[in-house]
Amino acid sequence: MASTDPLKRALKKEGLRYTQQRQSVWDELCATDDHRDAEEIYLAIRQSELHVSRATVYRTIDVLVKNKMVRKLDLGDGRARYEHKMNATHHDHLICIQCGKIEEFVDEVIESRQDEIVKNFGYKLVRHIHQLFIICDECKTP
Amino acid sequence: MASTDPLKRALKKEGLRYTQQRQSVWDELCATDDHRDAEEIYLAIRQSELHVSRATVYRTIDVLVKNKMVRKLDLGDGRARYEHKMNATHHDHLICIQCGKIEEFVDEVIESRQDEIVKNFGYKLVRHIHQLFIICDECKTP
DNA sequence: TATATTCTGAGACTCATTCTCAATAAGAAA
DNA sequence: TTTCTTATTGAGAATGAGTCTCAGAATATA
Repeated sequence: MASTDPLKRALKKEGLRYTQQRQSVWDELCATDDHRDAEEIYLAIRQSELHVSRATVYRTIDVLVKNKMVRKLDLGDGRARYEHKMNATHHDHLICIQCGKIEEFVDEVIESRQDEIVKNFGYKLVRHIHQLFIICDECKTP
Repeated sequence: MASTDPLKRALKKEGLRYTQQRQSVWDELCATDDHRDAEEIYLAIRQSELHVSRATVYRTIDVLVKNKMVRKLDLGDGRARYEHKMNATHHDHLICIQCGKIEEFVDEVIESRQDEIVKNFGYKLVRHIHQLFIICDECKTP
């Protein structure tokens, strides 16, 4: 069971009610460090005895993303992936275009160059997407 | 009129026929340096006397993207944008989350750090997406 | 407990993109 | 050229992720 407090805190902050369904979506997201799509979360919850609808999964994820408890990833293949942000530091992703494997990377040099670039334009950086599409070890044909 | 040779060359390479429709899509893409979506390209061609269907616009863009004559951009809002790559050097994008304005940036430091990161993982970099979502001058409320 | 309000689920809906397939056009051969 | 083969096209149907609707269920407040 994932820590329920941040959930209850976020719901209270948004003026929303605490429900079993919302708890189950949050629990399921925290159950792994994977990058799963909404359908996978939905099916995983359905495996348990609890009934949840797709609509509720999407609605709950929205609340979690809005409250920065979950990050939404757009890998460019038409369906969003989600990762919980419990104990996680900022990172970006390497994605294997063959097998879909996702790894994480952090680079302080890149982070500060980004700030620099935006500052030179005179703008304000809100967020960024930085994805390196690669072919991983296992997918390299020898 | 855009240079027709790269088009004919690409079509020949793919074993495809040269048609008025394909020419018109390529011409329209080369007509501006904007980042337009398929519907905008489609409507722009329709403005002229030539008849093209949406399906043909999408199909032709696919060929052009495959042959690196056009770059497909995913700004995360559910519809792809396209930019021609005639005389263009590599660049990434700054996107205003308020007005949608798109600017381009290049940073050699970031480019080489990317290669470094991928090399350290022992992978092979195929392509990357690097987008800085910002609030531009005009959208900053004073 | 009664009442008001929010949540939920099922399925309808949206919208970009892809697919289907009969009619048309391009290009090779004659 | 004309014929013949094969690719291309357009109209609209299909797809699929995600959103919306609304009546019934659950929760909170009086």
